Amino acid sequence: MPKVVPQYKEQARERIIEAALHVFAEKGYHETTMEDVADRLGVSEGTIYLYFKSKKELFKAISEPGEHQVAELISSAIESEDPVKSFFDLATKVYEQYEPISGLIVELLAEASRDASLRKVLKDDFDTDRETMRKFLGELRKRGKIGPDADMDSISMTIVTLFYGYAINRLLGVGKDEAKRAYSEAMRLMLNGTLTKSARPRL
Amino acid sequence: MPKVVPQYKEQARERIIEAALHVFAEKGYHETTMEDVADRLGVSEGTIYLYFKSKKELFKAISEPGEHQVAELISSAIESEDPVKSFFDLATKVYEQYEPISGLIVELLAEASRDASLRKVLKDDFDTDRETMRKFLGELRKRGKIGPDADMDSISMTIVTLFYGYAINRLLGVGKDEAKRAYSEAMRLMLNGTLTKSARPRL
Amino acid sequence: MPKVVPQYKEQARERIIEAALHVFAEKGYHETTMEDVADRLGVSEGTIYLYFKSKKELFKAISEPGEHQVAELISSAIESEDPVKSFFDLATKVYEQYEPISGLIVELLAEASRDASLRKVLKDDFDTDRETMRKFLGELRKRGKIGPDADMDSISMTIVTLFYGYAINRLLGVGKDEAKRAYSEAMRLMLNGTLTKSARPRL
Amino acid sequence: MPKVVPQYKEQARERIIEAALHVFAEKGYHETTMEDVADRLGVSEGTIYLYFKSKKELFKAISEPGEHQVAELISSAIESEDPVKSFFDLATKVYEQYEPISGLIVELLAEASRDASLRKVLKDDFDTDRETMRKFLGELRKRGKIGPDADMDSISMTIVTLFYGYAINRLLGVGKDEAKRAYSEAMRLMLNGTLTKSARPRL
DNA sequence: TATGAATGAGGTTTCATTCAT
DNA sequence: AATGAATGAAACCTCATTCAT
Repeated sequence: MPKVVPQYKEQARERIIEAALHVFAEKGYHETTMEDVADRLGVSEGTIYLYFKSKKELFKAISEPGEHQVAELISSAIESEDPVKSFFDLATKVYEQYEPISGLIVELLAEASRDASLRKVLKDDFDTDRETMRKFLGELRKRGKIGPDADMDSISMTIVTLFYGYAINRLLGVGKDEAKRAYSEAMRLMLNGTLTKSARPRL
Repeated sequence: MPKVVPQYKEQARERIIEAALHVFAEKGYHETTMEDVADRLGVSEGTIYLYFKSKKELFKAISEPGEHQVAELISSAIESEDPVKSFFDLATKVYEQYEPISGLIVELLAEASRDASLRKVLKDDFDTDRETMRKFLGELRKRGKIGPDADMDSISMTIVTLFYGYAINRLLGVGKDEAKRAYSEAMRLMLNGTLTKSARPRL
Repeated sequence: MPKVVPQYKEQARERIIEAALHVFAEKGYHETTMEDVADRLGVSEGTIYLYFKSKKELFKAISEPGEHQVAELISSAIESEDPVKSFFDLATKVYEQYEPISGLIVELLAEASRDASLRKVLKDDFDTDRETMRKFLGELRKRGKIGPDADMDSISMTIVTLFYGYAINRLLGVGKDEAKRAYSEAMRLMLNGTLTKSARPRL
Repeated sequence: MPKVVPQYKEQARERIIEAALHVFAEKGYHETTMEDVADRLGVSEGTIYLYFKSKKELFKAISEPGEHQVAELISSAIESEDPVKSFFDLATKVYEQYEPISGLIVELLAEASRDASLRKVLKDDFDTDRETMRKFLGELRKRGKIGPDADMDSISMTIVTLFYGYAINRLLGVGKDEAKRAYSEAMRLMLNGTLTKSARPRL
């Protein structure tokens, strides 16, 4: 069963990424040492290098797996019977997901600005999210929930960007509810008045 | 002339910040050495320490002075005869201002997530921008350019957040025009249809 | 064998302290660089930092271990058949021990004057030496070698202080024999004439 | 009046030394910066270099002037009508003089151990003190206050060394009275029982 | 596969000293 | 005589990475 080993390897990788995610999120990439990561895992520093060839590779690996978590949230909202409500629910879920890693997100972005391979990974994510959102909005329009005026491409990009915006607001100290309310209102308006106040979920 | 001295010191500080801004923007905070900054200024490393007590202080000082530039752009747009056009012009100017420092912005945000004093500075900036934008939108409404439906607080916050969003989009590799178009459209919709397509400036 | 590791670490620490002791004694604390210490050990500078968190910690560590050597010398003299002779022998041994590190001793004292933790270590040593000496003198008195007149506390403190005094005299350039003779005479007198000239060992 | 200038220069030197003495005593030689000294004087760093060619020269200069303060104390005690009492009085004065500069004393000694010129200065001081003390003791003996048994050379050296010893005791945290009592007792014994308990001053 | 001690390159920082004003 | 901004040489220290076990 030669497959057992790669499987195991993959598991080990995941565990390391998981640990790294937490430590990086807490202390920041540059302030985190490989020892910090190793300690959290209860392994030695050398061990990490059996799975990742450098600290930066480990950092970049964080973005690989969860990649499509946001897109998946959006996708699952499409299926929903009441997509309008779902839309705001998913936004809330995205916010919750970004909440504890807002610092990590900006560090990934900072690193991406100077590292093409990381940039590509994050851009692909972004594009996937955007495309999924575009499809979702198309679905909403098909069901008559959105007027014909709006440019789906622009709105979907704006909305996905505002997900990042939420992280930034939060790390600057903007209140959770304040940020949510602002974006809900913005989305409502962008969706062209179709989403009426009554349809708007309590946030 | 005892005032000459503080003046000179202040000038020197400004020059160092200016140089640091460029180098940090180009190479990133962590990849930049104090020698890099000193070399750009043509002084020795020690000199910088006469004005800033550490590399991090220098980094944080970048946010001190000009950040109200955005608020000033907004303010000046308020005065304009054609505020609608000015609105999009100012957005363009903000974009241009953020364009070359998008990486730096996210690095500042990353640092802010772990440094309360920097966080405060950036938050104050953010709040000032937001408040100025709110006033601007109030003016637009007064002139009947915006319908009564929209929540000014939420929209102004969203717009200011989208300024950051632009920087993020750009560093991820989103096209300049694509980003501008998306935000113009988003702003148009948020401003509740009042800003008609015809009023929208070429971007 | 989990005990092997701490053992090894402890050994490494000892070796570093040993090397540091020599280099500090020779060049002085401030004139010694970590590179000097590392070179003497044949390791890299970084290695030292695995065992001591700073140069100052290393310096202070010098006082930790063997300092009770003086107290031990005194203790062993108590057992002796001829404690009077032993008394002078032990003084000689203390002198010999202090001889090559007289500069180091005053540097430690200087540091102790500004560092409470080091001060405590040195004070504890001092108190131990003093107490041991007091016991020793008590023994001498019990055997009738010292008259009842003398205040044991004061004399023991004075004698122990004169051990430091020897180091100071020596580093000022006072001759070895001159210093030894002076203190022998002083001790003889302090011990109240009981230790007669004839009992006094050649120094 | 060409003499005015050197006079002024000398005054300036004295002022600098005075300031340096305080700062060095408080912070220690190595922890004191030239800026510290300049600040205390209210002059610029450059000014100090008009009078002393280096920091070390300034440090060494501290030992030059007061040089004979201790010797003078001893000398003046010789004149006294009751030299026995004076003897203990002078010891107390020496203690008081050393009290606030005990840290500085050990730093001077530390430096002297590696600097021949400073060593010479301190040694000369020491020898002067010792010689003066020897004369003083000779006077005491002449007046029948000391028995014929004691070796004046040794005792005077021991006493002068104990002046340093006091500084060391104090910086280690030995109580003022405890140290004084110990040395009084030691001196009493060394002076061969001549100085009876009744003659011993309150300390 | 795992360890963790050792490395060593390099960065930040300090400060005595200088020198143009 | 006085200034104090600038220098620049070092030194301390960190930590990602390696490799013998």
